[in-house]
Amino acid sequence: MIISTIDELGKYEGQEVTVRGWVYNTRSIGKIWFLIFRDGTGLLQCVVVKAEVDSLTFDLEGTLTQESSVKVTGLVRKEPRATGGYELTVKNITVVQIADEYPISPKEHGTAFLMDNRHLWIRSKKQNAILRVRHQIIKAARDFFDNNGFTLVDSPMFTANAVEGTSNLFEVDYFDRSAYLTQSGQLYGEASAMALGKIYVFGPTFRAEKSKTRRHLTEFWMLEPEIAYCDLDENMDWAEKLVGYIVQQCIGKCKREFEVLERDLSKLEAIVPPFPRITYDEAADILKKAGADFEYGNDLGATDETIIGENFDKPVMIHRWPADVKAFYMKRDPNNNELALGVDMIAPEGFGEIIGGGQREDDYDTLVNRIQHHDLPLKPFKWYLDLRKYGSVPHSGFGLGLERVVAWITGTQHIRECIPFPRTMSRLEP
RNA sequence: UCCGGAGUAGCUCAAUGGUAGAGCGGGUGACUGUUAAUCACUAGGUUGGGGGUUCAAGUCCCUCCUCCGGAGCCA
Repeated sequence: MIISTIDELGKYEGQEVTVRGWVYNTRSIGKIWFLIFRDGTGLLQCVVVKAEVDSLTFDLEGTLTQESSVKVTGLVRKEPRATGGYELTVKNITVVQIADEYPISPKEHGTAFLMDNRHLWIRSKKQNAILRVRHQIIKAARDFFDNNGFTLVDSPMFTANAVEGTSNLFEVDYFDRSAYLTQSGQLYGEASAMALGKIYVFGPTFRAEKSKTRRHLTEFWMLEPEIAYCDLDENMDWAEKLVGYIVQQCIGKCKREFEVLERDLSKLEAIVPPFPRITYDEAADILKKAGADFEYGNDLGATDETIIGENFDKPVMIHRWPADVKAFYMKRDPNNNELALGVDMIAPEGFGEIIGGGQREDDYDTLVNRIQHHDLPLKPFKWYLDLRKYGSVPHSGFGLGLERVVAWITGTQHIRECIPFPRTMSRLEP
């Protein structure tokens, strides 16, 4: 007996195979009925003809409910009338479980309801496709780092100190002392880069900000490379190479998913390095010309990012920011002490900031001053300062927000559909 | 925290202050090529909670709750 998945079915044309999965839908027209069947790799139409099966199998039409689990055996035939191009003429159906009435019907639903049923929603075509592209993005990123001499380093989730001292963190009880869920693996990434040269951290990060927008989660995944002997310009080289590679890999390997998602691939095909690089000052000019309500010296707002992004058909990197709006660890521009050597990458099509990073301050005394200037306690940073005492070197890195990249590449308007089980202010279940 | 929007059947939504409805989903039946099939019949409601005005409130007023997305902050 041949067992196949739907995506491999073409290999077995003319043969009898068994597929194992779930009922997506049934349609009956009397002495023939159609079983639309899914197995996680695709959809398959199975035809049950009264004259060709025993009555027990034929009568299952009245029994099978949406999402009932079944094994179907039948003959694989090429069939242009069926979606997917192949069809199964059923010989036998084995029922594994008859599902209760399924909450998600094949009609429109509101997102609140669908999020309440996220554990079931991920079975649907579109959500399935998004999760597959997410997988491909992660795989491409890891392949990229692996191919370029980076070592994966896992940073701790529990930390004693806030990285930047700005964000609200989740505080947890840690054996009668306070600890925080990490908002970034960067500081540990820097230590690891001094040990291994080129590293990347990949893991979940946590922000307790009361953000309620389509771009925010309280728990999200970040890819954070950190590179020793690397300045801002080289950092931008790595950022554009990484993003370019991820996009091209997805285009090559997720054709079916993009079809389901109705993604305009021409927009993605344009994502080839080099990406445009503009200074903060140049970005401010663009905003001024566009008539945006923007004050020089401030960070960019969400609409500002969209305006900038619309000026380019590739991701755009904005570098050399007013130091006041950036974190304490950013190195100042040697040509202008008011500017920090930071870089943000803005995705096209209004998807906003997907990368933030820069060159790190590598001088011990300067860094001590910055920490004090930001009213941060020195003690928890002692180990971090050690990195500037024992063989300090110029180094840079960045953090890529995985879900935002998934949203952009899949063309999904809301970030909560870009992670299997999103955590937001109001959602801890499912 | 601020601004705006929304809570009515399992779901998506209607309903001049005057008997709460439709489509989908569910159930029963018809149909040999359906594509979110079609057709007939059928069950299904404490209109988010509390208070008020009124002969009469889903509808008007007050209050609370929840959710949504936008700002801020950020990836």
